[in-house]
Amino acid sequence: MSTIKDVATKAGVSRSTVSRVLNNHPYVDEKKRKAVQDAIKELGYTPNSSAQRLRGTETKTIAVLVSRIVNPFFSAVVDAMDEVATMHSYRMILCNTRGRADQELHFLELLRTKQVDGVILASVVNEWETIYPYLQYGPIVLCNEYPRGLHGAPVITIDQKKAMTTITKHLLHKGYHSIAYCNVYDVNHLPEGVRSPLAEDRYEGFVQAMEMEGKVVHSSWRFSGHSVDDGRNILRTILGLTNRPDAIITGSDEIAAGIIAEAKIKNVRIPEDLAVVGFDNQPTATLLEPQLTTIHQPTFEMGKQTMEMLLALLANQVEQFEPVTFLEAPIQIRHST
Amino acid sequence: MSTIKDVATKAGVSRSTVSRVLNNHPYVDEKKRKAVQDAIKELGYTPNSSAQRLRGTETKTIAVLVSRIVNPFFSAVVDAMDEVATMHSYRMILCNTRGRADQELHFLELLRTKQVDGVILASVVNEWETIYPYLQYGPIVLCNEYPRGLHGAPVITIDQKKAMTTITKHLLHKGYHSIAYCNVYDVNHLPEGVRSPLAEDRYEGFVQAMEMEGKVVHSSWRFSGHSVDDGRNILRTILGLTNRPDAIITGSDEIAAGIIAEAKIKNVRIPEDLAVVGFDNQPTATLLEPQLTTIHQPTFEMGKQTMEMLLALLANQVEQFEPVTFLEAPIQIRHST
DNA sequence: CTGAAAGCGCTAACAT
DNA sequence: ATGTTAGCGCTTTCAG
Repeated sequence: MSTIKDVATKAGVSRSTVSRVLNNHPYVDEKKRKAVQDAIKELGYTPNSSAQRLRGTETKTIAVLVSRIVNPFFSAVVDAMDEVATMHSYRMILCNTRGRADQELHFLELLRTKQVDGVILASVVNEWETIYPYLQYGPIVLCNEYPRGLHGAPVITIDQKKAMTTITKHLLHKGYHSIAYCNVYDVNHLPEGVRSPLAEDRYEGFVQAMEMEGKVVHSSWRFSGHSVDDGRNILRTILGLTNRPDAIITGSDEIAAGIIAEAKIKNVRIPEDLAVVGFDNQPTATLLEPQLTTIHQPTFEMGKQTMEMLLALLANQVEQFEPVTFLEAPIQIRHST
Repeated sequence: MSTIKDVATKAGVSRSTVSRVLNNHPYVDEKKRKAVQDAIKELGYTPNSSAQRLRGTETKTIAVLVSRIVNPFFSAVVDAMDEVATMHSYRMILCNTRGRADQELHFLELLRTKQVDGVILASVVNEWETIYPYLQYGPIVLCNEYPRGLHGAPVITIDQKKAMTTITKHLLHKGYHSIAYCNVYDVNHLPEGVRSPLAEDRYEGFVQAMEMEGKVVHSSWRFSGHSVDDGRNILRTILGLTNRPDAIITGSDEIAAGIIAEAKIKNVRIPEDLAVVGFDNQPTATLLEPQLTTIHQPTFEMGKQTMEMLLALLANQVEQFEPVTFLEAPIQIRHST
């Protein structure tokens, strides 16, 4: 494996000159520059980035933390981020936290130890006061999820509460009035005492819309989950209830898909017997039968803007940023409501 | 940010002793060890891994290359790999190549520059002779896809040809005889002259089964694609044909889902007017209506065994490996055929 | 415009 | 059992 020394020898110059060519410094004789470039090509030389890092330059690497890459929402967001990062010749390392606080911290260490230039948190489980200190080592941008008390770092997300209020009202105005609610949690139950502000905000939007219309929120109609199987189970539970809801709002299209799939087996008609609302507008939403009414999350924009914000921060191009950016999240009314 | 020197000073020992404690060497006085550990804790010290790498020790990091993380097949495989890696306290960096040969090579450089200990290729676009030289820098394990002429590195996959033969025969025996075929390609068309052995093997299995039963393979019934939209387009194309097939075998559930969704719009009955076969058995397969007949890919096992193989190679626990491991890929007959 | 030299933080002989 | 020393490959003053 060739080093900068080999290139220097081959090109008949010093290591410094090679370094200058590498880093596009001005004031390098054209002939020497050419000689160096030829040597680099011939040797198939690539700078050892561990050495570059050690020397204190940037790593051109971003860490992206998600709780669960198999969630189509996350893979879509990550895909958009990757596109932007690649375009700016940044590399992206994907960290699957599985919703574990220790894993999250573990990956944040990458920033402290200068293995990455910046971090994107697409899901958060630790308290902000735990994460905040890492800001001194480099920029952090949040995407989608956010902790309470967030400050010092921007977040790109949607207005969760508003989205839920809108969809709840839609249901109410369509004549449904016994509405069940399924909260979303990811992978693991959150650690004792820690709650997801995102989920809380959504629920608050739901409750507010219900109360505004004088409707009661039944505690026995409150569920939680994140997977298709969770959805299936929820439908079965509902069927066991003496007092059944006529609609259910869920925290993800996956849960909704499970409910719909199980409903077919149990001969429950959607939306006549039970209206179903999803969240995310995943690719699956239009493939289901009936097609799913859901809230569209602008995954591409979300990933793109988040990565762009981080890169801008890295380039010191940001004087002052909006603490919160809300992207539009229109409701998609289809045939499940 | 504190360094090993700070720790040494604080603990009143030399840097070597700190290093020894860090790396669990024997022969360290218990008192000093304790002093060092205390100093580490007080200073909140973490070794700078760029320095460690430069020095040539392991990185505890694996690079995983996939062409398209939004493909549920890949995210499932990656998820399984991540689980195994985490369990062995390895970190995983995800490289989304988008089917680009230069990106693939770029990420392979991580191995050469000692930024990762090993590489997993879940998709391959470069020729094996291009990739082969990287083996000298560390182990490479292939998963799912494979280049022609592969040697020196193990691959965990399924018997593509056999899977296609089996499913084609199923269709034939069920009475379908005008079978269209949709090849799978990922993200980009492959570079000129480069073909996907995986896709070729699948097609070969299809053709062989057809010919064995004396059926003709129509060239106008050959399509290719990878997305839901590709599937939609294919259905439209088929409807424009004067001589229509009565069944279609596709290279992924996503394509199949697109065909089914579009069929509904066009009032084409599945499977009466057109039988549809997918590939992968993605979570969506059972959510579609009709539920999709497909080939089950053991994503979890595939990811798990691939990562385990790589870790075993890294631990020098492997004398000699099976060049090819075929995992079972049973056909899932549901209602679309 | 270019080279010599110092040093980033760490580990592994080599001495003791 | 522990310290001293020599680099790993690179960038960046500092002189020329």
